[in-house]
Amino acid sequence: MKKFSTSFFERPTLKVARDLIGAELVTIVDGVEAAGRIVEVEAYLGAMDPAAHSFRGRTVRTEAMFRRGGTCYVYFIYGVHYCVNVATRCEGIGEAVLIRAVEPLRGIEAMERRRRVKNLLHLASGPGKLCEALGIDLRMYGEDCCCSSSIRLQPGTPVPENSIVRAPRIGIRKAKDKNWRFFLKDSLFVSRRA
DNA sequence: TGAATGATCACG
DNA sequence: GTGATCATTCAT
Repeated sequence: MKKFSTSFFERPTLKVARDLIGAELVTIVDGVEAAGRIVEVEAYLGAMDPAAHSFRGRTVRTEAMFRRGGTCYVYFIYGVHYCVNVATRCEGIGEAVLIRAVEPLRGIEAMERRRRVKNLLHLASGPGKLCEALGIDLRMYGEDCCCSSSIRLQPGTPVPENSIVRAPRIGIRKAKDKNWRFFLKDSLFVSRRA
């Protein structure tokens, strides 16, 4: 099986974000594999990005965001949902890519069970939804997405450069002007459709 | 449009 | 300790 090495994630964050479109996010929870093709992500650029959790420096919660590229950063939001990121660049920087939506590929039964929804379009079309579908929670915090036994990122079928759209990030109050969201053009599985 | 629901962080 | 805030989702 193809896989990314740490050096893939230790590149500039916007390049990693763009290159993760089309990649696969895979989890193995309770012995069950589930996988989706990434169709939407957002970059969070640490010390230069007021919207990033890492903006004010390393804390207990955000510590994984500061580890080396490829480290999994999971957080709990609104008292309801988990969201999953992968750290980028080198140890100590604090930048990451938020996975915002995936197209279900394998383990769809497990996803439907966890989500209590059957429509593929609603299964993982949002950062909270995809974590619920794939069984992602704080157990994955700090895991290495290159080689973890519970959560992995790996290359998928290549996506043409001109099918990747760059746009403003969603759901944030600060730094709304930055075009740091990337999504697969015409995908039905993104978090919001025009 | 607003409720749900809890951890985090700044402040003092 | 307290209170505002939050990279969301779903039903109304």
